[in-house]
Amino acid sequence: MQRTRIVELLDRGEGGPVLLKGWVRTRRDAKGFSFLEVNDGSCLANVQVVADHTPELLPALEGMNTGAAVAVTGELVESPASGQRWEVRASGLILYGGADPEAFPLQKKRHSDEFLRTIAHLRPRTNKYGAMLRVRSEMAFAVHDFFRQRGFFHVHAPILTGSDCEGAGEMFRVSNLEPEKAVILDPRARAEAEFFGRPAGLTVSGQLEAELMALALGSVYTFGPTFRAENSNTPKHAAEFWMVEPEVAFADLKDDMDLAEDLVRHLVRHALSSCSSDLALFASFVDKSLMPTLEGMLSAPFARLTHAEAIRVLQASGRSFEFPVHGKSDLQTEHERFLCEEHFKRPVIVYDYPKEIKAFYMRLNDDEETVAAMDLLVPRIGELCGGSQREERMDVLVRRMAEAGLPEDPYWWYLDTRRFGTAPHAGFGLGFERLLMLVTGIANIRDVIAYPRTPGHLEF
RNA sequence: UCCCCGGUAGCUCAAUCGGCAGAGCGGGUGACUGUUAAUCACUAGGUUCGCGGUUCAAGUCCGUGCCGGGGAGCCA
Repeated sequence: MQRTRIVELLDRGEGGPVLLKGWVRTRRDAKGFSFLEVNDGSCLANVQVVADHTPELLPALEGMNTGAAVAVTGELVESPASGQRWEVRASGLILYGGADPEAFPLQKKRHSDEFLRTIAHLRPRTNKYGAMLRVRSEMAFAVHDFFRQRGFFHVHAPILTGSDCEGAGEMFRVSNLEPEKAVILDPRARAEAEFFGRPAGLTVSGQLEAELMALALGSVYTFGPTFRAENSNTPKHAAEFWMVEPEVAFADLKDDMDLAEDLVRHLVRHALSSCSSDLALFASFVDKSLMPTLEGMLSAPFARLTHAEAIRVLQASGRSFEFPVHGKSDLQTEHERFLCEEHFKRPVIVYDYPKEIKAFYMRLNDDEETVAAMDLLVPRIGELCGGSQREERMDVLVRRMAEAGLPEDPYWWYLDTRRFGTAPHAGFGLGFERLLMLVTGIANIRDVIAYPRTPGHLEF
């Protein structure tokens, strides 16, 4: 008989013979028979299995403790008891792998996130982390679906890179040299001995490469892992995280903001429609305000205002901030939170930032003071997307690189795109884990990625 | 990296002024029951994060290191 996944079993709506395979969540023994709660990861729901203590079933049943991997053949029938619509009357049981109850760390009770992080290899077997991983998968699909519907091409930016995308943070160095050999070489000899003949690192952003491809294919996006060697110890930062980076030729900042808003709304809408039972778990156990937050994001357009207007709003608020606001200052976390959680009570896009606080590749506005940059801020998380219209004018780009103290040489290929057939273009980066935090209500980035990499943590 | 809080049984946490190491859950054993975070009884389980110090006496006080959480900075 072919195995049926639980999600399909419960969807089927009719009884009959079944074979299901999964992991035992709990076993409750009665006189003469036992109840097994079996979960196979296909959905949040378990199936209750009723197994009589017959000579055929009893030997396997005895090893079926919490955590055991099992196969159950039997009959799907309507459950006579309340608590579940369907249950399986077992006629055959196979124990694939037992789990010693004295050693198996997952209990049938709520565990703290901090504890579960120490057993990240087993936490997918809990309701919360199983749900998170299913939602994560579904959101990745929705990202591709959104762009495909709009004629974007998915491009793969390199992960190994020789370019240090300025302003995006510290890069992890990659080397094939034995560490003890590398230290004795002088820099030039060392560079020659390196695999690539030059220093290499893990990408901090696929943006520059995506720009090149947008200036050939029109509309593209990258979706892949990125790496930052920043010593950030916060619930919103990880050393390895996934980023969605669209890049669009012949687009300006307004188009960019529209695209970011559409993308975020599409992803939230998709989560609500395609992950409803997993989201219900988060709404009742993780964040009580999850549903109103997500539905609120769909009900009204995001607020948009310039950085200068944001400063005025903050100054007029009468609020005393720890960091006082002034014209050329970047927005601090407390300012971002005030704007979206208290003032507008919805997502906010701040644009036209002072050029001093933004990267060299952002397009200089006509006022010569601001650049066409934008940040999309959402309640609780803060910056979800950051992007800009790119500087497409060769002379201005060269001038801004000089002001930033950047050499032109390493960027010869980037500058070439401005030399040959340059065009206005814009793009942004969306932090995929931050999106998941938004959609699940999970408060720590370490809990929306299967194996989080943060300073001092590389287990699993 | 900076500031604040914490680290006690497998997990979540108590322990009064510095004075015998505790509970719930989980585990084991038994009873009972169409159960469903089952219930009831009994039971085992401890380097109180490490190192150093003060004291007759340290889980508790001091120093230091490590780890975790929250906040900040950096950002996505």
